[in-house]
Amino acid sequence: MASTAPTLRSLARTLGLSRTTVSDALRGSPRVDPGTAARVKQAAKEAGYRRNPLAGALMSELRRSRGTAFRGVLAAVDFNEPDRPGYAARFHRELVLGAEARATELGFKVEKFAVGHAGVFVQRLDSILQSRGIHGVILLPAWDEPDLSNLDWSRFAGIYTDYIIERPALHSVCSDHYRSLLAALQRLAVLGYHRPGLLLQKRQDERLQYRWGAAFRAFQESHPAIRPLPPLIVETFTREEFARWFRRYKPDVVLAHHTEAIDWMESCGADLPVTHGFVSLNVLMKTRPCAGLDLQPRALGARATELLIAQLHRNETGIPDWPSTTTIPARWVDGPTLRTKAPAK
Amino acid sequence: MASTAPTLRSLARTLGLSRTTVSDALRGSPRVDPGTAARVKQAAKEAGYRRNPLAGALMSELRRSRGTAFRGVLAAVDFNEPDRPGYAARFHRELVLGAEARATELGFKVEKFAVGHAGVFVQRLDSILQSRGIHGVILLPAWDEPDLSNLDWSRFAGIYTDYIIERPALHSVCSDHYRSLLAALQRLAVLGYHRPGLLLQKRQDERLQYRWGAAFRAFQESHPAIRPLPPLIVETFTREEFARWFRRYKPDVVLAHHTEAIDWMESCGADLPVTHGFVSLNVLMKTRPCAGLDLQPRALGARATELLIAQLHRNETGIPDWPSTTTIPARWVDGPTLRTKAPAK
DNA sequence: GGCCATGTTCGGACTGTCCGAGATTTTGCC
DNA sequence: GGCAAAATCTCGGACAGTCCGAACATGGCC
Repeated sequence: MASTAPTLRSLARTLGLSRTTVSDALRGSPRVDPGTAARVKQAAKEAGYRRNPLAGALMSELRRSRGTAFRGVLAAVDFNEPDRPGYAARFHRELVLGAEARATELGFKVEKFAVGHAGVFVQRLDSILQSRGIHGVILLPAWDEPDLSNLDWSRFAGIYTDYIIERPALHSVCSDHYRSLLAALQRLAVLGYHRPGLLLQKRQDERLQYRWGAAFRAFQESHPAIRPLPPLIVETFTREEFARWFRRYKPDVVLAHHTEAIDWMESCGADLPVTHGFVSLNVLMKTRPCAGLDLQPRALGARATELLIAQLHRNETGIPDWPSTTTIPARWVDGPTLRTKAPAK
Repeated sequence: MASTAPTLRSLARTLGLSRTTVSDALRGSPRVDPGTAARVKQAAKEAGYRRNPLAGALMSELRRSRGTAFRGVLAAVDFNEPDRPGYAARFHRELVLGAEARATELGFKVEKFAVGHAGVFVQRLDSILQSRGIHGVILLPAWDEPDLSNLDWSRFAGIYTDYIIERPALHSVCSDHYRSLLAALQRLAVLGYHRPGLLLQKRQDERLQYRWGAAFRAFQESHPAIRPLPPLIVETFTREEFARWFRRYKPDVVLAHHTEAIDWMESCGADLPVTHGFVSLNVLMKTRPCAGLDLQPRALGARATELLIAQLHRNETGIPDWPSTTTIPARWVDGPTLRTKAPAK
């Protein structure tokens, strides 16, 4: 049957000290006489005392805020990119909306900080965050990889909402591109498409360590009924290069980021969805109705926020020993660019 | 300047009710008269009241335990697999050790539950967990994919320490095979190996949605200096089939799970590390010293545990809306099966 | 009017922290 | 040796919510 576990207060009674001295001693506060601290630690060990981290986190938060209108604040750091495309700006907005909603649910709030890439801005950010008492930092995606090594990470918990960044290596949250493409290709196979073609900008694949291309190949190799057409991966698209590729390999469905590809397919005589299909790899980029993948930026922002808050609750600042990547699969979005069922055989 | 945020108690004073009635009303308890509940909710809205989830989590834990020797208990569910290989048993043990250490740090403890695959065992597990007051469930890896859909997930938060399982879809934590293989291949390239060969059991690649093979291909395609040798992916290895592949394609380094491959390489005249290299894809499987990847089961177990506890603290049971996968990269382990620096050109 | 069941509201108790303040000790000066 | 100041050491107020047993109120029945 259950017996009472030793608590701070019961230890204090045993030692003839106040619960504050015991707490301070166990936390290594320099206020406590070293001899007293040693006695306390020994007694705690002998009693089998185990600290409750949840109680510690709450009491710390309560005491720090001291009755003011406290809400933990998270900084959403957005790197200044004047020429950021519209879809990327929308993606960022969705990320922040997701972060804000989740932060509110968990008793926090989010404030945006726009910063440049130059090191001078990073140091300024450091002092701003410290003066505001902000310890949680959400880093929004950046096309160029920013260098944040000069931020004093011992004071902050940070998380990327982008694929892995290394300077410094923090936890990250992003879409599961690999798995989402596999699922999309599976869905297309069920719809009777046997010649899928992939269209990528080189840089987009590189940023994800080639996951788009790798998933595409893996699917082809594991499904003998699928014709292994080579993907078109180029620095910059041209209508001509696309047309050459399209005519030569005759894909029956094209997967690409830009819906501009639909125009190019139609220029080659395709009649969507009668003769060919199209799938966008990021429906935030579409400029016309189509089927595709919703990379779910709101869900990503929400998840990043809850992981960050969990870190703060565990009082974990600094660069993690083993940074992890959390991925969420994209959500399929139906559209008028695909047939609705497989043709009769 | 800061002003005091409304709290449960201040709302109660305003309404002339007890703080319990206000708390019950806001939580939707049926104990509260509907008219009173409506008044409370309206007043809370007008005052801008915001609940503190951390306080709620702690107080709930304190009240539920009611002074007993409470420690949150997590169940580590291990599926009964009598013919599980030794390395897999070691992997499971490491996972549990990591889970136990992290659970202790966070004020929880872990208990193992061995269960069969049959549905009847799942229902029994359900009642055991409920009677024990256990809400957090860590699911250890299983070679066959178990079906846990019949567990009453509304009462539990669960997490897989394996690659994605779908019945039901929960959050999961596993090694980042794709990224780890890319990093390993990069390291081998730096050491001057230009003809890496990959040896896989088909089932091992399938389980990971072909991530081993995909990473291998992606690396070859993105590094023109690397000869694109086809991997050897078979149902079951034979020395003869390996020898044929090895003699035909002449890899200068072999990456495989089993160190048995070293014997086969030596049978073909290889002299490690003088003439060829070897890298294990899971050093827990090695039966002799070699270089390789440490998939870090302890770190995986620890991370799974902290994610699960964070869910419990947020009172999130049930099947998540968007199950995520958290991956941690493997740690490189040096060994005597590789040259220590690139040969002079 | 008393009793019982149901509905509604209340209150005890709480696993730790921060920091201002009080008590005690130590040090330096006359 | 006494006194004042500084340093050291320890203490205590206060705490953003929850659970569930208990108290109180109400209505129906005998």
